[in-house]
Amino acid sequence: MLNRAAAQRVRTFAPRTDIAREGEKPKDVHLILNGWACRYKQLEDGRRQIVSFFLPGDICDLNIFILREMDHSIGTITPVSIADLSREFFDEISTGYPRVATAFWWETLVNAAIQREWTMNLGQRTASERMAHLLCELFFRLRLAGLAEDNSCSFPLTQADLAEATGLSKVHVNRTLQELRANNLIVLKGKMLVLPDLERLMSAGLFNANYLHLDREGRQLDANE
Amino acid sequence: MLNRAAAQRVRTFAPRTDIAREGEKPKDVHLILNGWACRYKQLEDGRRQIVSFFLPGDICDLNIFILREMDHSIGTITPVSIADLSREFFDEISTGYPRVATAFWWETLVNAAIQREWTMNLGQRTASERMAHLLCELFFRLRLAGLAEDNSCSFPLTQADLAEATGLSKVHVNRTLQELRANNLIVLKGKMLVLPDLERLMSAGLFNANYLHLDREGRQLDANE
DNA sequence: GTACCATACTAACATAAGTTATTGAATGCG
DNA sequence: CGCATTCAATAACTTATGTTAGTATGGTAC
Repeated sequence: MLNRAAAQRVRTFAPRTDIAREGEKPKDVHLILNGWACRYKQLEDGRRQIVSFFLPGDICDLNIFILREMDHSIGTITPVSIADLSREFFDEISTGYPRVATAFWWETLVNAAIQREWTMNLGQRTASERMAHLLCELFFRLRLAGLAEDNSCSFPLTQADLAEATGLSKVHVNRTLQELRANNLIVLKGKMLVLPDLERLMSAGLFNANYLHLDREGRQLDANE
Repeated sequence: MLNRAAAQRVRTFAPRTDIAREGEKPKDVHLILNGWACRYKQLEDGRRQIVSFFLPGDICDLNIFILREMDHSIGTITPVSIADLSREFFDEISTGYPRVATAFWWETLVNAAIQREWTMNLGQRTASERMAHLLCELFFRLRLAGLAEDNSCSFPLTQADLAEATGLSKVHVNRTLQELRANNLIVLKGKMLVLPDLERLMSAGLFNANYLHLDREGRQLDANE
């Protein structure tokens, strides 16, 4: 499946550019092959909120073409390459391969669960809990994608990105990271994140991985499918 | 379709009770026939966040049974009656009626869009913007469901509910509502909400209805389908 | 009607987080 | 290599929102 996907149109984007913009008619489903991207929304006065991150292997909004226009934008963090999956390709795959269709639903439901957890994160957690939680989530997801070492991962987000994702100011993000550092919960330097004690970071962020549904009953695809 | 749904098992719940709980195995899809409910998440220390509201006609988490366990709870606000749609009923419907399947996708995508907007709401909007935005959203959705008059609707949420949905304290919710009242943006008394000037409330909340996708290209069901 | 409970409201005070501004350290570019 | 730009760090100060605690109001059960 993934091979066939890769055989579709592949495009690459520079860092800090838009893959799709709010207001556009959504045409394809995007599969992230490489790099980090994010979904964000913007208010008229410029306030910006990152509402989710895309890591390699993630699919943006299945069946999005059912909607008339995009209600958010998708932008890159690092250089990114994506495969565009057309509506036709997509329909064909999902009717022809029921297990693939199930896997698509799984992806959709997990994305929704992540979005709910973000709502919780912004609504209830304090700044440092919120930051710890976000770092845990990204680390777990990277690990699942095979992109993390034992206790570290590459980490291309700037403090400004973290501010837009957590709803905090840049200054407060800095303060919060200092605090996590002072407690030996993170080592973050030069696009590299080390988590010396994941357990403690998880409890600092009141992080419970259940919402990521890592068991993935419906996620039985292998690369040849 | 809706008739057949109603022919499934129907249950009623008292106000302020749980329909489903975090940790349970999700068995059915729930269709709200009557009343208001909400989805919420809770931290170990008791902090609670309402992550979405369900109004009559809403469906909770299509295909949720693909996941192994619930990552959130569903509770009632008012008395509620629901139809439980079994996995089998659901599969049968969606394979037999492609337009229904499309409508299901539409529902799923709009719910995701609403969840993203909530993330934006909590992350970027001030208390009064946030409150104004939430009131606009509920009013638009009620109107779509045929449950609003010209500029008013029944409104069973307490200030405590609003606090849990907006991530504000109860006291600040009260202050915020006073402010909206003082600006003649709302009249809220005894379970009834009046919006004397929807346009102004919308701009106070930086509300743009695009994320609700009211055009609903994929939402062509009528009651007989 | 009285008692009770949930909800709404108010006030005084505490604090987490935002703002503005400056500096220093990396990083990339011509 | 030097310059420019982005990013990170810090400081001083402001403000939005939270906390605690109490009073008022309104519905409803007996």
